[in-house]
Amino acid sequence: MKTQSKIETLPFGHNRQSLVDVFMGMHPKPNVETAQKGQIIVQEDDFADHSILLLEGWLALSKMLPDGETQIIDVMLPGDFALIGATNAPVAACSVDALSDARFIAVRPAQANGPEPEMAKLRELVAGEIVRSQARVAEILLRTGKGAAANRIAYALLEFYVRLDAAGLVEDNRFAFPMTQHKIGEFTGLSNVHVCRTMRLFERDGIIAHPTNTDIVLNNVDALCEIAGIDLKTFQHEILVQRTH
Amino acid sequence: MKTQSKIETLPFGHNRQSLVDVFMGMHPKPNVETAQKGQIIVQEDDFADHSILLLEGWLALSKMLPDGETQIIDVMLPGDFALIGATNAPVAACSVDALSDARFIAVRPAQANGPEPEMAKLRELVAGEIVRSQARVAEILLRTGKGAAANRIAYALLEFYVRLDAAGLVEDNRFAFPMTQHKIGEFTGLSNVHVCRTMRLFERDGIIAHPTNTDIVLNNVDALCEIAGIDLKTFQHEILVQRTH
DNA sequence: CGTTTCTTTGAATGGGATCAATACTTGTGG
DNA sequence: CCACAAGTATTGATCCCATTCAAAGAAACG
Repeated sequence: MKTQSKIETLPFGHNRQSLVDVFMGMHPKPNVETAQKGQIIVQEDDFADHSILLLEGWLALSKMLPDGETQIIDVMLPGDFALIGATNAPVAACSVDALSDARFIAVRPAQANGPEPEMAKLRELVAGEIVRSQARVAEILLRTGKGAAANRIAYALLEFYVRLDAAGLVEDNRFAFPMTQHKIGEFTGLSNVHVCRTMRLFERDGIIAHPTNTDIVLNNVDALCEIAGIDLKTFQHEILVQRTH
Repeated sequence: MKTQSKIETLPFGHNRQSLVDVFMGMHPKPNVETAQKGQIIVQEDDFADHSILLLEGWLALSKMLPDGETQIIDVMLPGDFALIGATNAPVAACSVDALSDARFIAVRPAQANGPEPEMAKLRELVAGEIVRSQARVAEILLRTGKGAAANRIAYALLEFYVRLDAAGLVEDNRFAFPMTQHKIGEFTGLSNVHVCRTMRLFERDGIIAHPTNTDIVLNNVDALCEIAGIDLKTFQHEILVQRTH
């Protein structure tokens, strides 16, 4: 077994749940909506002026070319917040669909723009979430534009690993991974066939493993970082919200 | 000469300057900074908790792979606002560098989070800007992942065209375009060589023209839309802020 | 007016897409 | 519980679009 980077769990991620806490602590309590795996929650180009706060499950934000080719722009994990539309930009740029069964809150524009100090605090958290999601999308774009297949896939796996770990959803470098190779291809800009080839390669090299068909294990995080061209620590600073206090 | 879509200038873009108006109307007046063409304003991974409001010129937000390959994530045009960092996510995900001489304001986190009603109005405008920039980046990612070279370049040209037109910077389908083919390649995820080939092709087909080396003319917007796979009207709704009143 | 940067074009190369065929997995209803 | 269908993963063979390498012209710049 190779030397292993233990992911640094502190001080990142400790306030990841706080947006959920804030919203769930509101009066009246916001309406929790649910979606089944495969369900489309928002359709690209439709009216949308709201945001989404994901409580449970995985959501994909995606766009489609006229010929049907789809690109996943970002994947939302539990605790994530996404600006779908705004009052003066009320058209959804992306479709939102459920990669797994999911529970979420639809946040209306007025619910976060009040003068109260708690609202100001809330906006600070939201701003952090938006910066994070921008950083994620920028990383994906960088790799889709300039990276080789192995680089893109290694990066995607590490992104999920780091984010899920911050949310306490990784155990022994293993996590639930509800994406087919086809979806991974839509996310990384590769064909499902090439995703398969590349992941098999990682598997043969012992870098990753599939103990079950729904779980994945990153056996050699250092090798993945090397392939993805990232420094784990810098990456966490960029991708994860800092603890404020 | 082909049939020509006249770009619909109303009701889009009429409040594009308003963020500038709001900030320039503040007391005390914010500090206007300047940058020369080629200058790096923010370095990727450095500390940054502020935003930028661009008054004049073009800025590029970009990221780099360890091997030096660069991807431009988004291009800021006059009037645009970009969240670079936040209080609890104070690391710049992108470098910011000047594609032309530029004037801008660095906006501190506290400057927009107050309880005053004008601040709430301001935040509404900012939210719209953020949604717009997310939509732009998503479109670029979609094409970088799934589009052919001609599609990507046609899209990039149309994006500049629509945004500059909304800012009143297009005349007779002609606008100033301060990007080298190398930079266009960094934006579209193509090599400078292939950018050249593709644009020469467009030029031979009469779709675009270069009256001078700093200007570009889109002679056949419909053809570009066809190649880019966009519906101009839908695209404007997604990319431009709506007039609120 | 020489130097650097940018554009243009050709030729060879290669990484990933596509096509195709087979296995494996999951879920469904008989 | 099994049979069947639909979706998913795997692997090989072939092809093509964009990259890379190279070299020369054009424009910008001091």
